[in-house]
Amino acid sequence: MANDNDRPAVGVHPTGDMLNAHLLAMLQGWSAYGYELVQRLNEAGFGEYNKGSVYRALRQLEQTGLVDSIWDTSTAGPARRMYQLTQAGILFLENWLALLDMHRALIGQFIDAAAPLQGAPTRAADRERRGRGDGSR
Amino acid sequence: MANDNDRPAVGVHPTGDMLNAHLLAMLQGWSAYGYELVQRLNEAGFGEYNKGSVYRALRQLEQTGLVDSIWDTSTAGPARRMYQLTQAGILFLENWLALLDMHRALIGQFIDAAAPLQGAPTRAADRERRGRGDGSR
DNA sequence: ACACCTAGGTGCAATATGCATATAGCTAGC
DNA sequence: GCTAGCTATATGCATATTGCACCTAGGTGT
Repeated sequence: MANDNDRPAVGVHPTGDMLNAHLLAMLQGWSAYGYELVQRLNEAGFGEYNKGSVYRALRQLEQTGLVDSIWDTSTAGPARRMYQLTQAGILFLENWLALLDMHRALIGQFIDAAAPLQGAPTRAADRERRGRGDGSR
Repeated sequence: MANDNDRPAVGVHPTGDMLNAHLLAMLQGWSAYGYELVQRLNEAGFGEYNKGSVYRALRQLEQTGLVDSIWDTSTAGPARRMYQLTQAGILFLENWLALLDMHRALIGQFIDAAAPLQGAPTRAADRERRGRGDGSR
């Protein structure tokens, strides 16, 4: 059953709200640019981040107003688009964090309780548990 | 700036791994069917779940082997496809939970620390902070 | 017959995503 | 000067996901 290879890949390529949250998280307290963010996130071990998706996500976050950017030409090499959080971005992160905690609570409520479900639930037990046992019809 | 109306909607329509995790979470300890899950999730206040997406997600979770299903014709009304977690599904949830905790740690590391970033970071401070202050070229 | 509720499912346009590729600044070697 | 290679951003395109509207079908009440 499900070894490490065919086990469904969870969060291999962070996308959507997850990706946004990670990008914003990396911008907390300082600014950074796309290329740097891709590298730091890939090194962080949360998954393999796609360059194209990251660049597009950053532009979209800027359009949404969660970050803003300026060109940085002070260093050698190609110009860097430096992003920093806006107030809206900070609020977004706070919202996201609250949601994440709710999610964790929902998901962890049984697993944390010493997982009494190892044998998989019986369907008969379900009906009793929720008091719908009107199998008589 | 950014009132409750134009604030970017975070997690309004849970999708992807998030949706999968929520569905699996609702199946912990008992079985349930799609229609019921949509209702319970929508009442839970985590967002507005899309019927079509939920049904498709459930079928896909079954294909992946995280849940399995049987038809339940014991109750009145249309038959219900009852889902229950598989062992792989339980493992998935445990993995997801671990990832979620890492995410939370990443995202919350600065916000939790009394948010000293209310004024938004200065870009000059960044360079000093990361010791790249070679503005002289 | 008809309206209405439950329950699952599908078609399709719009959006999001992964991968490959393009553009461009700069450095090192010859 | 020319080429190769690294940094840095961006886009084209085929595929995958998603939201919404709609469909099928069983059952109940009038």
